[in-house]
Amino acid sequence: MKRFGENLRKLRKEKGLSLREMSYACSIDNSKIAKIEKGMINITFTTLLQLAVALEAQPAMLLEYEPEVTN
Amino acid sequence: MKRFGENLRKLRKEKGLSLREMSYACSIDNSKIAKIEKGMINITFTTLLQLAVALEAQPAMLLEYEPEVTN
DNA sequence: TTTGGTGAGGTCTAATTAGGCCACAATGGT
DNA sequence: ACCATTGTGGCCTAATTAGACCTCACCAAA
Repeated sequence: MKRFGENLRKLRKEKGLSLREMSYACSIDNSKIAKIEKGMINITFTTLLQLAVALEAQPAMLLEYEPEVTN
Repeated sequence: MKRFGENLRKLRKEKGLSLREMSYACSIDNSKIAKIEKGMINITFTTLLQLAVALEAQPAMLLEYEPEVTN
């Protein structure tokens, strides 16, 4: 979940969006997005889809980060 | 969300699991899984991960169904 | 007929998310 | 110095999920 948040932030940065811009793009409060990126909340399926909309990406892509290790 | 549920069911069937078997494999009540497959509830991120565990699949795979139409 | 497994859906409580708003510190321009 | 932006986190209420348990109809096999 923390990993997910980090990945989300990475994707957002790549798209050059600020939290407030992204907030506008997916109708999710900016403070909430910040919390998600920090891994502070356990988002629901619909929230995941909204985030994907803002990033103009496939929902599955948000989950495609190193599943584990990494090393 | 409904699409997601249908896909979940498909994956479960492919793996030859009954609701109760899957329930045991991911520690989610079988009645809840049934509701998810029916698209009746908006699952959280952690629930999504648990389902992936039971299916021995990457979480992202659960989201890889025809994003839209389908014809 | 009885037993066992399956999908389905109802109920209840506790915990958590959703959603929205606000304030603050830090930063970067201008 | 000033102003705007950004990230962050607190706060609140309403709504929903989580989690657990139970019951039922249905079907198939013994």
